Amino acid sequence: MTTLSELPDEQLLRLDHQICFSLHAAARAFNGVYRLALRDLDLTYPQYLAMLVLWEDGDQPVKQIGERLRLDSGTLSPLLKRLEMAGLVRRERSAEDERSVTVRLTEAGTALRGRALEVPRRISRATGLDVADITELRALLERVTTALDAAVADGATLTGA
Amino acid sequence: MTTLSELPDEQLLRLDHQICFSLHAAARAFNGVYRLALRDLDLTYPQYLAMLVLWEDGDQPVKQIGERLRLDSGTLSPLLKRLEMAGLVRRERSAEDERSVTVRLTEAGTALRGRALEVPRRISRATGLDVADITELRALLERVTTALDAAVADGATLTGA
DNA sequence: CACAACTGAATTGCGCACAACTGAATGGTG
DNA sequence: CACCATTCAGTTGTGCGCAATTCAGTTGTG
Repeated sequence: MTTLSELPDEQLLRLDHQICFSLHAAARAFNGVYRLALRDLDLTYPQYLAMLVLWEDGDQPVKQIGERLRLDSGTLSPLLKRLEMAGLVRRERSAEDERSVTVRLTEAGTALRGRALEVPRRISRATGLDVADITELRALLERVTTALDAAVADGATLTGA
Repeated sequence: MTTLSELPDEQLLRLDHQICFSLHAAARAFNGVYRLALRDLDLTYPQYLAMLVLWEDGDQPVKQIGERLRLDSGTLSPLLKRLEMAGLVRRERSAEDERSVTVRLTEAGTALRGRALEVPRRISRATGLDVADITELRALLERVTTALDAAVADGATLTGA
């Protein structure tokens, strides 16, 4: 297989720019699209992701939401607090383990799911992709993510050590 | 072609989750990898992107960097100020048009390019992708981004109006 | 049982992203 | 020429993402 490492120096910074940048740009474009599509629901994109997890798997501790979304408490704690302010969830210290906080959907939070069903329809229209494209894109992205996570965990590949 | 809109309600929120989420996750994974790879250079990932533009196209106004990176002054102004603090660039009001600020590489900024050449090598090793994969991924991402931008510009597709 | 190691959530601090706004400079139109 | 709209940077405010720290609660070990 041909790897980037075999290309000459001068092309590297250009090519590199285009790969990482296109992903960066795509992520922000998605964010912009969701911002619009979620305006009706008064949710931000990450808040929507948290609600998806709750709708799918039901009430659960902060820890578990974090594992699912790959987010730590530094991000989730304030985010969930905002969802609580909005009346969509409640947060309660677990009785069995006092360290854990269980996040529960309120009636309003559960009810919001009905309106949220419109969102993926709008998004899918906006992407202009068919199912085959999406499957392919997702497969590539997941492969990249896995490889990148492994590289970060390893460390040596990246730090130049 | 088969579009997502034809799928039943119940699958929508799941599938949707996976697409948008996998992109979100990949973008953050990339960010984490760059964070490590750029530690040596004392640059954040967006700062690195700005430097890439300057290395590639030379001194230029803030406006032009913004167009290239799709970032507005609200993001760029403080970012460039930090690069200036770090001694990598200077910012000067243009003589012809006093509204415009030209960003110029300092000697240190120009010199940094040499060390930056290592970065894409490390990243490409970390992604585990070959040139064909990358080309494909990039093509898909650019198609999505274009479609998404068009949808945001249009607006009607997304707001449900 | 006591004490150290660990775990889960929260907080702090920094940087990015974006909307909304300010303010100065420029350009066009009547 | 005067006025108004536009343009470019910058600022403010909000929310996310992550590192680092804190703190209470839990678990494992001697």
